[in-house]
Amino acid sequence: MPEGRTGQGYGGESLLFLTDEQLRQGIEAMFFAYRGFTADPDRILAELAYGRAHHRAIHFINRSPGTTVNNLLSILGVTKQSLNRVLRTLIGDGLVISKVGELDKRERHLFLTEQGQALEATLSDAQRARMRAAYKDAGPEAVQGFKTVLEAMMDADMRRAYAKLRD
Amino acid sequence: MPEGRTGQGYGGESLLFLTDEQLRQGIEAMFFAYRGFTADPDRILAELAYGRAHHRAIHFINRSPGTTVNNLLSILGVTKQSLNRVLRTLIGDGLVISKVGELDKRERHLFLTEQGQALEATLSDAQRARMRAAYKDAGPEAVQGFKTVLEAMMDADMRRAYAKLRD
DNA sequence: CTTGGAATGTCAACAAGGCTGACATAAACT
DNA sequence: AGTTTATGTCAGCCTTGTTGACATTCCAAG
Repeated sequence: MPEGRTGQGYGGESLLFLTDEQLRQGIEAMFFAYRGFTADPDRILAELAYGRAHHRAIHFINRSPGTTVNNLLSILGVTKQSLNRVLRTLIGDGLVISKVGELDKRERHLFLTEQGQALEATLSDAQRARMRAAYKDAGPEAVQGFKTVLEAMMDADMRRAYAKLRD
Repeated sequence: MPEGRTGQGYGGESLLFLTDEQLRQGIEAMFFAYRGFTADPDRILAELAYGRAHHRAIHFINRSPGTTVNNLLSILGVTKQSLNRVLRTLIGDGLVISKVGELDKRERHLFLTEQGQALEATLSDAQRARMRAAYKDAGPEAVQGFKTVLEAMMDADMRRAYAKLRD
């Protein structure tokens, strides 16, 4: 088989001969873009002595108020011990409240306080601003392609979690 | 101004009214996709007691053999001290060699050994396989859009580093 | 030519946030 | 009631980021 030319299929005029070089460019684009993706919230978080882990927790609690710790775990893909440390500080700082479940008292349901919502909005605004600028730059068809490829890149269980959030 | 509807411009039939909801979906897609993106190499690295940091170093040394530590730093966006720890173990394990610069003896030029190249290939193959599958799934126009949006998402200096690697 | 500052890389110590293990409590199932 | 299962918490370790201190080399000004 010819070197540096793997994969098959042909997509009309736009080639779908995927050379290793093309794939590597995609890999590097992903690497650099992710840095940009997190840069703005990271700056804000650093001033507050929080990290990316706090951001993720806040994001998904905002997204699904009342979600349980266990639920959050499966979305974030970390261990409960790891998440717990983050939640403890957020609760201690009054950004999140944890309510014992009424139906099942083992569960803790998580909510953002007003203060938590304020931080979420600040972080979200910064991240959305960059996203919006990128989308505008690239145009609508590019955005569609962007999402399609990202979704194809996920593992099955992540794709499920992602789809579930869209509902 | 109307709630949840920011940004402007209209892209023909494909809307470019970017609701906060649409942007949030993009953000979440990025989050989940990045996990998939790193999952395969991570599994391989874990068995070898290496981490993502080692992977990144190996990747870019392979990409630009003879690059200097300083050069690598600016690409990776970490401190030299952080990179140094990783390089030390890679050199100690015989995956990388560091040659004192002939012209400027302060510099160290980095190369992969055969063993280093072998690991790079293993990691690369795994990551490319997923990338290739995603590309095939999504189709050529989607791939173009994917790259366009990612590039628009980078900071200016990352975009420069990225472009430089394409050369 | 020498001397002081800039560039480059190394070593040490610390912090954030992953991880596993041990454990408490509540629910569920014989 | 007693065992098993689910959920959450506490303690301690490891990777990988950080800053600070320092050695070496280069270069330019005196």
